[in-house]
Amino acid sequence: MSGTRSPSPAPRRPRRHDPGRRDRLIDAALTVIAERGVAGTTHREIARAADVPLGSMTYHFTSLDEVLAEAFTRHAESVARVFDERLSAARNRAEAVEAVITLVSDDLLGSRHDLVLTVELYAAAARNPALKAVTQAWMARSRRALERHFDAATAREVDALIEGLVLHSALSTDLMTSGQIRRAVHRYLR
Amino acid sequence: MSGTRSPSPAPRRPRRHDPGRRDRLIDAALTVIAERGVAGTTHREIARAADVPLGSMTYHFTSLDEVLAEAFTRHAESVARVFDERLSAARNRAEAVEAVITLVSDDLLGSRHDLVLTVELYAAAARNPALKAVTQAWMARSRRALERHFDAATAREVDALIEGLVLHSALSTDLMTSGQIRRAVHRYLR
DNA sequence: CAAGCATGTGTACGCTGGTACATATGGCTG
DNA sequence: CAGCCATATGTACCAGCGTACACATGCTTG
Repeated sequence: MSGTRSPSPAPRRPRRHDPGRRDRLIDAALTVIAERGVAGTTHREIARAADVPLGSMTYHFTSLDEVLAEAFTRHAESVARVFDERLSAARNRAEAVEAVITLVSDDLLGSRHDLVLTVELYAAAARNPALKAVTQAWMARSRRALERHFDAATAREVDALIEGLVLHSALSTDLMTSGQIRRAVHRYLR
Repeated sequence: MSGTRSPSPAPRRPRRHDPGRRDRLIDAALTVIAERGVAGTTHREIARAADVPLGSMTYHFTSLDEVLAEAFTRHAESVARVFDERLSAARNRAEAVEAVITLVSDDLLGSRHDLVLTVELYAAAARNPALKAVTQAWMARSRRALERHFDAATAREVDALIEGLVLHSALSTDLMTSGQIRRAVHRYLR
């Protein structure tokens, strides 16, 4: 009983040819960040989430920081796109107000994953210039989208209001109902 | 030249009798968190900041989590107290509105240290129930302070607005001027 | 269809961190 | 004022981390 002995040390994975693996790794990184926080995000953790060997991380990325930067950039891009779409679709001010309400109630508050990622990004941005740039570009883009329908000062204020509503709703004991969100937005933009 | 040789290994510190050291350690922890983030907060880093030996950390605290919990509790308490004081001092609605403006422009936006700590707390709270409780208690307290002058729904909305104004101002490329803050608050509470 | 090289895989190394613990010491109590 | 014990100190241990690197393999290109 020794022909094909497979003790334990190295079964050697058969897999190969995995185009787009780099992309999947970035997505896996976002999952890990959302679940364990930036602090708990390691090469090994990401590799496990994507089911690839550790060595694959160092092949595709020069450092963990590079992974984080790409991951957060993707996250911001993804949320900003939804923001853009909702506001582009609005044909007039009334529809724009509705778009803002939907954005807060459904899109932003709807995904705990995205919510956590955003807060993690804010915290990380305080200490990482590259991530700070990502955050700022994202905010500028949101404001620009709002300026399709509102003057610059209002756009900035509404952007802040959205942020506050989302965060406070998410971190508080009781979620704000969409009715409460609607009331707050209308009150501000009445 | 060998009588009092002092090679390098262990000069053995003379210091002793340091009442209130535990308190200082918690403050040191807050400094480290603000500078390096929760991720970069270690026993050794805190000990260095407080100029005490590593062993002192494990004597005063059972774990790093305990340090974090106590530190963030202290931070929340400290910010909430200012909040309470400003709003308690207001004698009528107009003064309450002014108090909110001062809170945002001066107290909250005035301290980068506190700002960073708050965002770090939010991120950590997503994964740590004890910290989530700290955050929620803090928010409940802010709301109660606002309810001295505004109805419950308005209080909640204003609390959210404050959060949004502070965060967006801090993370954006350009700080909001106190004039802009004033305008936004007045617009909402007009 | 050959072979080169981009991609993929396993493992070792050095370092840092949390934690445990053996030891020291001097304020306080009786 | 003696001695106890809360407080204080230094260090060792092990786990997990980032990273480097030697080796494997099979698309792709000519």
